[in-house]
Amino acid sequence: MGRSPCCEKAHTNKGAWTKEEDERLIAHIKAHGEGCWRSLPKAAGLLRCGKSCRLRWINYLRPDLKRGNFTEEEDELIIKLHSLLGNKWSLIAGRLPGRTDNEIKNYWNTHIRRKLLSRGIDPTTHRPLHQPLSDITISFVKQEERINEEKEKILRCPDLNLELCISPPFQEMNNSHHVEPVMKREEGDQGFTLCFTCSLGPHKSQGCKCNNSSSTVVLGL
DNA sequence: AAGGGATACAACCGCTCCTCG
DNA sequence: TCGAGGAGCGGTTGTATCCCT
Repeated sequence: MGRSPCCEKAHTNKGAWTKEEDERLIAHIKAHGEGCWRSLPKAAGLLRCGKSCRLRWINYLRPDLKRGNFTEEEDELIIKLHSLLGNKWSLIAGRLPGRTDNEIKNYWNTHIRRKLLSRGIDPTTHRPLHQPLSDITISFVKQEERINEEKEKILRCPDLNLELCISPPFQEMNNSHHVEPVMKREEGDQGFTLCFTCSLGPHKSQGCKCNNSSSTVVLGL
């Protein structure tokens, strides 16, 4: 049972791509566009899985890729975006033209992680290392005050160009509320709108059935 | 010069999300 | 409304290269 494999594994190459394979892939995409990745390998005469072709094109062959070392500005931007978005590498990559999610993810794990650790900052939480748990307080009484602080903190990053508006969560929470934030660009929108009332998901999207616009975060990503 | 550990990054894997019939 | 299939994402692995002893 289960899903059929994305390709005939027995007849596909794996590992590093050869120059000839690259050339075939580039030529095919130039001629026909990206289209359906699943059928692309056969059409291009490649013994590769569609996923492999997609990855190779997106991360290495695309003509608009920047390549080369990350600048200090890019470093700082990645750190700021990661502190806001977490491991949402594709979203972070969207703010860095010419950089791919895979490239940023690798760069984070090899360089930035170490850089933050050397600064005494936890790369996961972006808090000082060895901060005792007792120092982290969870308060619902001062919630509004705390949200305003967060709002100010984020707005102090004008270089991120994130249009943000944060309001207190809706009071009457019930068990159906999710915890994990989900972001999605709405059609024709200037940014992302997160709904903190019903699902922490996209406001007025599939996951959001409320009309409480006061509990949203708009991220102009 | 050799070899062994560390590092960097390309590529793979498995899962979730999204779309469409 | 539901399920199948394709696309996309994030975590992990494999391997080439670098560096130190």
